[in-house]
Amino acid sequence: MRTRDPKKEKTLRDKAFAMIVKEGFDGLSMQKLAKAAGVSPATIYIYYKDRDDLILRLYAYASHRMTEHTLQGFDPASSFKDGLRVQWINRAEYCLQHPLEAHFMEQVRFSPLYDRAVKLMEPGFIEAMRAFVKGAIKRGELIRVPVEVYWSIAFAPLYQLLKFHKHGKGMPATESFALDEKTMMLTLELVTKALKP
Amino acid sequence: MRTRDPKKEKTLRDKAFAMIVKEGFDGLSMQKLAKAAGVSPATIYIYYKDRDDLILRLYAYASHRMTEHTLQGFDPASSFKDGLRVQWINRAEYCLQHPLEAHFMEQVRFSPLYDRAVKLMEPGFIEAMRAFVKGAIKRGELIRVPVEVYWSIAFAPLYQLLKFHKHGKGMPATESFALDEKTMMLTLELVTKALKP
DNA sequence: TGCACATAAGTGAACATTCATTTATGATTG
DNA sequence: CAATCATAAATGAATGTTCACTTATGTGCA
Repeated sequence: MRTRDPKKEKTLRDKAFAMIVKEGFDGLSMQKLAKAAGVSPATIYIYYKDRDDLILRLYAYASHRMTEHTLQGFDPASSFKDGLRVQWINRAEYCLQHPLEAHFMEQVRFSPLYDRAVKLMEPGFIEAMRAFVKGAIKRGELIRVPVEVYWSIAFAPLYQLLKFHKHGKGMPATESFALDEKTMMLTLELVTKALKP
Repeated sequence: MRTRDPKKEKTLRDKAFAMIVKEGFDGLSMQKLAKAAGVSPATIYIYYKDRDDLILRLYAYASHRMTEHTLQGFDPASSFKDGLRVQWINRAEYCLQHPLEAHFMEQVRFSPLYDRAVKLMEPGFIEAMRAFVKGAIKRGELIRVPVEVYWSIAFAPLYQLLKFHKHGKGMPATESFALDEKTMMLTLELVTKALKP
């Protein structure tokens, strides 16, 4: 039996991420992708069932890497302040080191594929997050609010800052914007202040 | 001279919003749109230069309505607490009353058209926001932080809550989620706490 | 060791559709 | 009439996917 070339799979993934981010979902065509990856169109269909399957599997791949990175050095039993800081750093690192993957995931979240994509979230990740929040509340380090309120305040500001950073521009009036550690930690402090009892 | 049918323009807009939100940008085709609006494909090209122009003009339209709604009853000279509350209510109302337009705008923001779309933001809106923040800082009602930090904390959580609401689901573990006034006002209070000196 | 066989990887050309856009022509109204 | 709206029909290019086929590689048997 002929063995599969592992390089092809990676090349296909990389080119697909780049193509989707640069040209949007309508910019991704199987034939263009094949040409970019130096592969026959038919070869793509050996790896992926069809176009939707390709996109969803790319999402699963990125999602997995993202959760893996986010959990690095994170202890669900740690103090709220420490745990949140680790997560901010990890999440920011992932987005800054893999901008294409991160952007791609956001595109999927506003696409019709979203519903199918959410189901790919890893239960272990969700459980770790829940345990962390639950412990922090029990120890009186975190106010008792609905999880959605918590998440909105705890992480949405970080992702907004990263969005500003990615475009190199903040608010329309600002000339240019680049997220540095100082700014990030300042924002984290304010968020922590909001969530502390 | 023959007069243009104003109904056609509105129908085209509405059907385009619906089509893009439901099927994504690759789901929007000029021929499908024409059929949905009960119009010939060529007619679309009377109203819009090409496909990109159509999307950008839709964005300009939605953006205008959004800023208009957001400024309703908003006084840039009002107190920070009051002004922020008015904006939260206005922004939430717009998103809830025009979910298609709101979702469409987010799709554009993660598409390659983003750069061209930002330029359509209205200067008057930006100026009102700046004046509001500046005044609040001067009166000591708001901490002195970069505008991007302010915006991230002041509004990102609201939009995250609306995103949860739209999908009817909050965090993956939650069975279902619906944003009510109480939850929104609770979140607003926490955000205000974070931004107060 | 050598050699056929089985099997999966990989291919280029071709499929019917659909795409965005244009052209030639008619309809409507100032 | 003259100007603009509106259309049906048609354009070539590009789409996702499949097909018949070749190539590579591990296995079983001599």
